[in-house]
Amino acid sequence: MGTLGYAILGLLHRRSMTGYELSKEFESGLFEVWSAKHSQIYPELKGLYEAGLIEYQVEISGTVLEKKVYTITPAGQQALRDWAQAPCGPLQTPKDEFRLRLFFSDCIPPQRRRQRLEERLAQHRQRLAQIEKDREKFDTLPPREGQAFSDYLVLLGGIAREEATCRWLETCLELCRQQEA
Amino acid sequence: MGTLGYAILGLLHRRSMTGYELSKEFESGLFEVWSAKHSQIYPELKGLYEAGLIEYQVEISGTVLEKKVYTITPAGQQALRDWAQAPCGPLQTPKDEFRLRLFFSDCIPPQRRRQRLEERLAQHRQRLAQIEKDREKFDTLPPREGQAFSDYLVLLGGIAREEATCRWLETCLELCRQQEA
DNA sequence: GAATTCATGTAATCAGTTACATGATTGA
DNA sequence: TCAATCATGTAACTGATTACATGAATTC
Repeated sequence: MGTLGYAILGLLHRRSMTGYELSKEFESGLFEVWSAKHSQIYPELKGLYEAGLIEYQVEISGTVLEKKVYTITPAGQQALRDWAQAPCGPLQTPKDEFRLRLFFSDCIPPQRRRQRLEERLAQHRQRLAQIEKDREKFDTLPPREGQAFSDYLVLLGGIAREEATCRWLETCLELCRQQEA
Repeated sequence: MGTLGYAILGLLHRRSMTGYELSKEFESGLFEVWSAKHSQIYPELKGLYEAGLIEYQVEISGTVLEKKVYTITPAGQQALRDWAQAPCGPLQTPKDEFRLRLFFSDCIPPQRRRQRLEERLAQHRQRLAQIEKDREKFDTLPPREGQAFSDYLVLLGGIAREEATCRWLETCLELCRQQEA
């Protein structure tokens, strides 16, 4: 089973949900770490159901609209635990289109390169502000037991990454400007 | 055209190469920012050739072994410049399986979580040491003109990312240990 | 009444990995 | 002569995105 399957199991371990709600989770709570469109989620749910890792009950919204509320089974919980405990394999640097463009930026005008660096910096500052707003929801350090603690660690990781990226882009801009004078 | 095509154009802009050499570049120089296997590179070269962005000469190694040395065409250089100058689009956080496992780590024993964090920290420290060794090759700040400068900026980005990741993992371990006492 | 959100799916396509397949060259 | 590296491709499959397709419920 692929990573997406475990991501879904993990979400359903927290609470039962419909496919639609899962797709919203990938845009909000899991935004930092994974993503998936509904067109990938629905077939995956079918597979997890056939593997006996989840089950569902049909509920009615309004008068006719059917929705399937998925729940993790004991077998699903075991599969999730096994996966979450296993080591992650060797490091692999994620592909980064911005860095690739920068890597080949010696063939473009210097002021254009500065422009792209500044744009990017603005984007990362905005993202950083968003994550820091999310952290404010934790007024106190959550207890190590429970999912809030895991959430908090991942949140700190996002802040660390965005801060480092902003500092790096600032350094790049400084170096670009320095040599111009 | 996809990003891989531009990565190849960028490499061929630096120097003419065979498909085999390109695949080695993705493992070494471009390791920080992009990757591709030879099974993806050869078909892509065919496409770039048919689009008139690259051409090749057949050379002979030894007595019979043919190799195709690819060269970027003027049209290819223009396509590369256009791409490198264009903005990168909205930020999208890369998928991160380690953070995903951590996100769901509330269902595993705490000492197992610490073990995984320590493993990961060791991996990132090793990577950091490797990148810093690469930086030592730059004894002096390269001039803004030329590709060495772009290389240097990307290298700094790798160091920034690895340092931030190491510090974050150290913080996670501290928080995990703190609450245990 | 109109727009947005809720809700579920499939089809076509693209990007990327793993496996299959072959053979020459070089250096120990 | 044996292993590692050089060298080039194709095939099958998996993961993921975009587009196609439909319709109910809610809110303005």
